[in-house]
Amino acid sequence: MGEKATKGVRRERILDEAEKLFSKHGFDGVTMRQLARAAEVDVALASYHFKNKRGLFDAVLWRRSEIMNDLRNKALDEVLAASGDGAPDIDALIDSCIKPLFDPEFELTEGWRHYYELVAYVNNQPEWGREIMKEHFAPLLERYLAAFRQALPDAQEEDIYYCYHFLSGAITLTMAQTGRMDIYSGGKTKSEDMLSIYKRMTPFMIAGFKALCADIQNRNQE
Amino acid sequence: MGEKATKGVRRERILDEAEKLFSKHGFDGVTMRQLARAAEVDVALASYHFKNKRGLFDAVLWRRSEIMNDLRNKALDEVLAASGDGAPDIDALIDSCIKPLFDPEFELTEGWRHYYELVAYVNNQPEWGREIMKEHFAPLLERYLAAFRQALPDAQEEDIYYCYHFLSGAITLTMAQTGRMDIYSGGKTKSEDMLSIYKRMTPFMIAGFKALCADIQNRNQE
DNA sequence: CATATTTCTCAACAACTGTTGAAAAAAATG
DNA sequence: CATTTTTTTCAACAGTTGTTGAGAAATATG
Repeated sequence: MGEKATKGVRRERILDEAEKLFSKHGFDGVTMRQLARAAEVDVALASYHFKNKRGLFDAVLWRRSEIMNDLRNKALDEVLAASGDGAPDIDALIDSCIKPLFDPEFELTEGWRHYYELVAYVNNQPEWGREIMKEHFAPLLERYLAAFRQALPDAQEEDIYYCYHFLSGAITLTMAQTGRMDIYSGGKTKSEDMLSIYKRMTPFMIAGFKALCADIQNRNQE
Repeated sequence: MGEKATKGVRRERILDEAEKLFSKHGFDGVTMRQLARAAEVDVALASYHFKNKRGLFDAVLWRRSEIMNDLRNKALDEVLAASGDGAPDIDALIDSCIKPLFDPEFELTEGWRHYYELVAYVNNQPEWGREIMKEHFAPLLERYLAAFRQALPDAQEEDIYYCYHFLSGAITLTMAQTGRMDIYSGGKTKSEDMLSIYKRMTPFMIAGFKALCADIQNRNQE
C-alpha cells in the first residue's frame, strides 16, 4: 500500500493519523477504515500493532503525555529546588503549571495541537475519559497540590482545590482551541501567538489564586 | 411499548434520555436503538419527531440553551440598567456571567447537569461543535464583550478577549464536572456545593480580569 | 544459504448502523 | 357517528462496524 517500512514508520504514521482524526471526531467518530485509509495502510495493521481500537487510542495519548509530564515535573522540581526547605514561591509555582505548555524546546506543531484537543476531549468524556485522565496526570496533580499547600499554608484545602480546578479548566480549553486565538490576535505568527497567551494566562491565574487563597478579607466573609 | 401518551410525553422522554446518553457518550457514541430502548419507545419514533439523529441532538441542546440564554440576558440587562449611561461596574458584570448558572430558580437537576456536560462536549467538538456554539451563544457573547469594553475603557481589546476566554474555559469545565466537586467538598448537599463553587469562582475571575485589564503596571511590561 | 521472527495483506465474520415507507393505532375534529 | 390528522409500529433497506485467522511477504538471525 503506502510507502515501504524502514523500522516502524507505518506504526508511527498510524499514530499520527489517529491523533489527527481522534482529536477531530472523538473515539466513536472515527472508524478503523477511515484511519487506515488516512495512514495509507491496511485496516488490519492497526489492530495488529495496537491490539484494539482502544489500544490505539491509548497509545496516541501516552506518546505525548509522557513528554509533557516530564517537562512539567522538571518545572516543578526547579521551583521546589529554588525554595529549598521553605515555602515555594506561589508566583513561580503557578507559572510552572503553565510554562511547560509553551516550552520553546518543541514548537507547537500540528501534532501537539491535536494532542491538546484530544486531552480536552478525554477530559469531557464522562464514561471512561476521566479514568484515563487519572492514569495520565494523577501523580503530577498530587505533587502540585502538595506544593500549593506548602506555598499557601494559611489557605483552606478547598480553596486550593477550586483554584487549581479553575486554572486547569482554563488551560484545557485554551490549549484545545489555540487555533481560535488567531482570530483575536490578528495575523501574528503562531509562536508569537503562543507567547501572547502565555503572557496573559499567568498573571490572570496568579491574581485569581491570590484573591482566593491569600486574601484574608475574602476568607472572613464566608 | 412504554406508557401511553398524554400529549407529547414520549417526545419529551426521548429528549430526556437523549440528553443523558449524548452527554455521556457524545453524538457518535450513542445509537438510535440504545436511545429508543432507554426511552421505552420504538426506534422509528425518534426519527419521526426529530427528523434526524442530528435533529434530535439539536433539539436536546436548544431546549435548555434558550432558558439559560434568557437568564443570562436578564442578568446582563440588570447590570447595564444599574449603570445607566456610565460604564458598567466590572465586578457586577463578571458576577452576572457566573450567577445565572447557579440560579436558585431552578435547582441543578440531573437534566441540567447533563446539559452542561453536553455543552462542554460540543465546545470541544472541532468539526461541527463550534458552529453550534456560535448559533447558541454568539449574540450573548457579543453583548458581553461590548459591555466589557465599556466597563474597561482603558483595556486592550485583546486582553478582554483572553480574559473572557479564561473565564468561559473555567466555567465550561467546572459546570461539566460538578459531580467531581463532591470529592473536594466532602459530604455537603448539592445546593451548598453549588454555592461554594459560585462563591469562589466569582472573586477568582474578578481578580484575574483586573490583573490583566485594569493593572497599568502589567500593561507597561509588554 | 536456511530458518525464525516480525510485519503486513486478504477475505470473511456476525453484528450493528441510521433511515424509510407503508400500514396500524390513537386522537382530534366536525 | 364518520372524518381527518397525528402518533406509533413493523419490517426491511443497503451499508458499515471492529476484529480475526490463515497465509503471504519482508526482515532479522545464525
